[in-house]
Amino acid sequence: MTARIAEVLIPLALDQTYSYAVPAGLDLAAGDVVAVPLGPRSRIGVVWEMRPGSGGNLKPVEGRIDVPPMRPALRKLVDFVARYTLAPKGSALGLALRLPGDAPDVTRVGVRLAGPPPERMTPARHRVIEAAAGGLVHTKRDLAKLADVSTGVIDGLVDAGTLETLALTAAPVVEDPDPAFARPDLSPDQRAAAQTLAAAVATAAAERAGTAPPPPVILIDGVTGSGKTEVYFEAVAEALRLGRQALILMPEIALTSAFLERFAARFGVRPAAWHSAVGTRRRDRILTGVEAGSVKVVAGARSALFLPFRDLGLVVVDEEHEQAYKQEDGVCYHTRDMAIVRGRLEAAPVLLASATPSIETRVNVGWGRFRRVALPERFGGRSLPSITTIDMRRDPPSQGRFLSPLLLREVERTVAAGEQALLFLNRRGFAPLTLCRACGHRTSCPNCSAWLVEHRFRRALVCHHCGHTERVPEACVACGSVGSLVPCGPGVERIAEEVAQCLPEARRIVLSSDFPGGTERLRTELEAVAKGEADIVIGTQLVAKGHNFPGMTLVGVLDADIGLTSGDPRASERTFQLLQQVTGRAGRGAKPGRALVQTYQPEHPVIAALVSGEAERFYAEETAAREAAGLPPFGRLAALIVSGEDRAAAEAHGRALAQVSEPPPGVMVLGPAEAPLALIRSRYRFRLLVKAVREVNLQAYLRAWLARAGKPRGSVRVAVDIDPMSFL
DNA sequence: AGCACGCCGACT
DNA sequence: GTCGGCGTGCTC
Repeated sequence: MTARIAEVLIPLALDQTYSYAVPAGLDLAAGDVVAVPLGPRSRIGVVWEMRPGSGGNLKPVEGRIDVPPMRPALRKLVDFVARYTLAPKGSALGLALRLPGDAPDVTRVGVRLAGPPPERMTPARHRVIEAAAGGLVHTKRDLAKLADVSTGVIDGLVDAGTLETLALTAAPVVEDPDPAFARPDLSPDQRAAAQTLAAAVATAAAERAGTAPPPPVILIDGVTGSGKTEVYFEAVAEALRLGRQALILMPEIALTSAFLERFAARFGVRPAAWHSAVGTRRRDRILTGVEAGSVKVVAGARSALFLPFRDLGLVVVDEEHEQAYKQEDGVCYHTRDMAIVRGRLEAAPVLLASATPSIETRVNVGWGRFRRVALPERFGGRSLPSITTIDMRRDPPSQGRFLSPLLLREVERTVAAGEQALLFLNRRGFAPLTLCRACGHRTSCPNCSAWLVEHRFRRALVCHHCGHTERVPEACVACGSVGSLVPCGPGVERIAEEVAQCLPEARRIVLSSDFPGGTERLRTELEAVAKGEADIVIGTQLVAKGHNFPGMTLVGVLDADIGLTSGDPRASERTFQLLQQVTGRAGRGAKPGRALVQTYQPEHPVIAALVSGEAERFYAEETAAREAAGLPPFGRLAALIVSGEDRAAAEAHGRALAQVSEPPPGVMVLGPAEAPLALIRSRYRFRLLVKAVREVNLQAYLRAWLARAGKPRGSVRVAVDIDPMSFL
């Protein structure tokens, strides 16, 4: 037998595999999970490749870990993610290598009658033997309960040989979803869409073995309330009928029990939910089930993308446009894009669902890489809310107020009719700025120079960038004047105060991400609101997403202009999506809805498109504007190359490198005059970007490239907007 | 990730 | 004179 060398990838920030000798008698293959010595310790790694050779003076592999090997598709995904994000391979492996923890084994212990009665009989023992009569297998706990004794008695009988133990197969972590459980009642549009999706699933399943064309990526572009979920459930049903697994990816906040219940209503049982709040024990069981193929459907947040599916037949990316899909620390990747890669590697169609698809997805549809299935109408004959603007220059609120009289009147009418109103303001806290009337000083964060936001409920000034918190001072820190500090501008807390003054009878609730009591309480509050336990919701963007409020007929957008001037290249797109989502909250129940949008610039393209409903035109214009501005085309990694933390040096470097005619592959060099420089306007964000770059290892990549290209090295720093669009 | 080596501030 | 900060580098 030829001696062989194992190339082992270790889930650390290492970009190479390490070579190990394979001891005699150990038969290893690519994908095997092994323990290897690394420095002074032993590490778990994955055999990435086997190659012939004599181990020589290499350290030997310590041994194989008894877990299923990593499948080729998942290994290829790891390779791809590393290459695409310029992350070290080992870091990418870290996303995919999940070993069941050392939680106690999940097999329950069963006992049954197997021997003669014990020499010492007691009443308790007698009851146990009676209960166990018939030879049935019971779990320890059940039998103890049945006989009304403690489990200690059972243990005693096991020791005496009267009972024997045997391993019971654990109850499955989830029951099998039944594709025939409840056939949905679909509209003709929905049915046609569902058939298209199901056909794609079936075709991909039939062709997976051959050298078929890659499975399709299909955008389900449906207005809010059009029943996208019900439609893609039919694709899930098809995957189930074919015996394949399905993965539904969604932003963490959307993984509510409401969603899981909707799934259960269609398939009879909840899917396996995979997110950060799932306990380790349950995670282990889901992991094993996914690997064995017994868990058929996983609904999960982005980390679920790397689960070791045995036969993945469908990937759904719900709310495809969501920013939460971007992983920004560690390996920086976009879950949607990597889901597309995984779909291709697994021969599984990928469905992207959104009411407000991202620009890159639209472009990909336009280029013919993705297919598109449209659901242009709300389900059940419901109409989309009417959207009108309130020009704040013509109908301003009274002094010191933020609600236009027009909006206030509508809110009042809504509440009087027993319906719900949502006031949307994407700003947490009471006031975004605190100003000293005496000297003009603005309270700002000592760490990052952003303004401190007053949180009146908490009686604190908070930096929304770094989290710095301080007490609201009595006197101005600059001039010492007492009582001169005035809040400027509104946050949701301040709006709540205004609502309390204007409509004191109405039940109101403020919902923002800093809701006291954390995510759990927030979820219960959201459900309470959905049941109608509030008249007026004052909320930040978290109310724009996911949740369904059937009684909500009015949405008031308080400051539609927020975010339009942020300097972020995606500002317009994001604002448009956010406003479309939030106005779409209105009229999802029996009664039609309307939305009023307060703005100082009703003629702004974003606002105009929102009101006219001409989303397509807006996206086309936005795409063209980006191209004209030299912003990265979709399919590239954009990099802004700067040096050090000093702005002037950064710009000089940027200028120099912008003249380089051949940027390294995959990297687009942008000059300092171009828009992304706005990203480094504040020190804080700049640091973040530098951090991001260190993590994607772009710096090392560029350094190597500079050396090869014979360019001066300098101290190269790189800032990137990691937004790699699919280049498939 | 750990754990080493290595070069500059406050202390027995 | 040392202890200790964390910056850079290495692990087959």
